[in-house]
Formats: sequence, C-alpha cells, structure tokens
Amino acid sequence: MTNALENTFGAMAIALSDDIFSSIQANGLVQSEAEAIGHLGHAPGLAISHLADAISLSHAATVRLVARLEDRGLVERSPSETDGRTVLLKLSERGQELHARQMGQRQDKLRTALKALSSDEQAMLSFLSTKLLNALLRDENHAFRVCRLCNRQVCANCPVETEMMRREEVQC
Amino acid sequence: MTNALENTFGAMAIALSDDIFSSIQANGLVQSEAEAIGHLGHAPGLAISHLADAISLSHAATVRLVARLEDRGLVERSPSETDGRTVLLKLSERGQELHARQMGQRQDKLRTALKALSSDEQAMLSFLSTKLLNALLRDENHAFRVCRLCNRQVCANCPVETEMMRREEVQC
DNA sequence: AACAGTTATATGCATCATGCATGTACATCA
DNA sequence: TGATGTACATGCATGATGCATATAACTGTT
Repeated sequence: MTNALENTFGAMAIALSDDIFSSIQANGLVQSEAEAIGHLGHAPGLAISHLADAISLSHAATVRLVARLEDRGLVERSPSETDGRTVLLKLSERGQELHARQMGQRQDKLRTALKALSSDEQAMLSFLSTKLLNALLRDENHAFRVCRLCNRQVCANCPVETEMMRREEVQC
Repeated sequence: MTNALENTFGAMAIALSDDIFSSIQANGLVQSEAEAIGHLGHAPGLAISHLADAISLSHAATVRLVARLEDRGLVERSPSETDGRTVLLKLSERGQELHARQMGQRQDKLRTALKALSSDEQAMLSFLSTKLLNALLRDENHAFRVCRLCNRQVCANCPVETEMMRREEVQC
C-alpha cells in the first residue's frame, strides 16, 4: 500500500506547488523573478551573488534578472559600504507591494486546500509536514531556498530554522 | 496557528516538488519534455493537441517539443487511421525506459521523505493527502495533469479517478 | 456536390531567459 | 607589491516559447 501513498502524496504536493506558482506568475513575472522577489522580501540587502545561489541561477543570469526587475521599478540596487565590488539589493515600495501580494496569493491557495480538513486533521498535518520537511532539508542554502515563498512574519517558530539550529548543536 | 501550518505545509510541498523535478531533469530534459514523457507513458496514442492541453503549452510549442523528442529517439509519431490530420504519439522503447527511470526517480525522492514517518503516520498522511488532493482537483484535464508523474501501475484505486467518477455521478 | 467553417498540424518570425566565456574593478593574502 | 580570488557586468550563442499564418483534412449546410 506504500506505493499508493507515494502516488497520492506526490500528486498532491505537485498539484499544490503548481497552483501556488501559477497564481504567483499571474503577476507577470517568470518563476525565477518571483522567487527573487520572495527572497529579497525576506532578506533586504542581499548581494547579487547570494541571490544567484538562492534561486539556483548563474551569476550572469541573475545580473540580467536584477536588471529587469530594476527596470520595472521593483528592485533597487545600492553599492555596499564595506565592499566596493558588491551590489546590495532591496525591494522598492512597489516591489514590497508585489511581495505582499505574492504571499497573499500563496496563502489563498493553501487556505483553499486546508479548508477541506477539520482542525484536528490540520493539527495532524502540521505535525506530519514538519517531520517531512525536516527529512527533506539539506544544507543552509537549501533551507533558505525552501522558505522562499513563506510569510515569515507569521512563522514565529519556523520549523526549518528550528531544525537547522538543532543540527548546528549536534555538530558542536 | 493556522498561518504557521500554511507556511510549513506550503514549504514542504514546494520542497518536495522541487526535489522531484530536479531529479527528473537530471536526465537532460526540460520540465515540459519530462511532463510529456510522463503523459505519453500513461496515454500512448495521444494526439499532439491533447498533449498540448495536458502540459499547458501552445500547440506550436508542443509541435516543436515533439520534434525534439522524436529527434532524440524518445517518441514516435504515426498518422491516425480515423483522422487524416491527427498525429498519434507514443514512446519508443528508449522513451519507455526513460519513463520508467523518471517514475523511479520520483519514487526515490518520495520514499526518502516518507521514511521519516511511522506506518501509522503514513496511513494518516495517505488519508489527509487524498482529502487535500480532492480539494485541489478542478476539471477532467486538471485531473489528468495532476497524475502526470504517477506510477499508475501501482495506483490500483487512484483517488483522483475515484473523485472524478464521484463528481460524474453527482451531476447525473 | 460545393462551399464555409472548424480542427490538427506545421512553420516563419520574434522574443526572452539562460549559460559560457570573458572583461573589469575591487579585495585579500603572501 | 604582485598574485590570486571574488563580485559584478557584458558579448555572444542557444533554445524554448508565443503569435501569426499556412496547409491539409474534416464537418455541416445548402
């Protein structure tokens, strides 16, 4: 019976992920751009090279991506004060609005699905999701990437952070 | 606390979906090509236009995609016997091997995650996934799309099919 | 039977995100 | 100071895609 679970669970995850990304892309951004907006919303002051790592794109492609977002008035670039090579990125006001809209769209999709569950079932799902997420997490960079579309303001005790801190402790 | 669940669940679904697609793309196919292989593995004899619907691509782009897959010896085209316009597609032997490999890669990723759960927890997840999947399903075409990477041979009582049949009955 | 409208596939053309190779400015270390 | 490494930028090529259009085949109407 394990196989049927794999199919059902896998199909559900892909269906949900599809839904989230397609609703986000309705704003006229391609996926990499939407992900960049997500990251920059969480981590203002990110350098281009770090953004490149986070969205799994080459440095060159990220430079162009940032240029596009800057042209559209979504992102602002400023020189680093401590390193003359580095360019620091942050969302403009319009970029922040878009970021908020993106998170809202994601949340709507999730709510629609979660409405199908009772509150007991939701609690169970929360427990299971945390366990599964921990099993999926790889390194620091991956953890950062996984949260790229989260609404961090409401993620008081983010399970990803908890897990990464736990791993740190184990190492020491 | 609902919001934390939304973040965790959403992040988990996206992390898993990322993993599945990136493992599949290691075979040198872009996502749309991998999805086409998935569909054709389940539905040999599919026409180009129906494949286009299934992978959400324009007809023109699908024609080119099929040409690429044919060039690589993965897909075979044959004229329909009942309609002189239609081209019927099926996987070549190599295409079928690739399809099997794809499903295996997906399954490996899912197994890795599911190992973190006890068998009771897995049973609970199966129940919850089915409920969530039903809530996410839209029309016939979407249902077909959602299963695009499943291993249908082991999906004896596919919850997607069950749900779509239930809806049919309600309408009649 | 002829004609109009529709459908399935194909193709010319332009666009655009991307990678590779390279260039340039700055930083770090010996 | 000089060598190496790092961060960003850019020229060039590739490749997947969409739009507009062409072609062939089917369907329904008169």
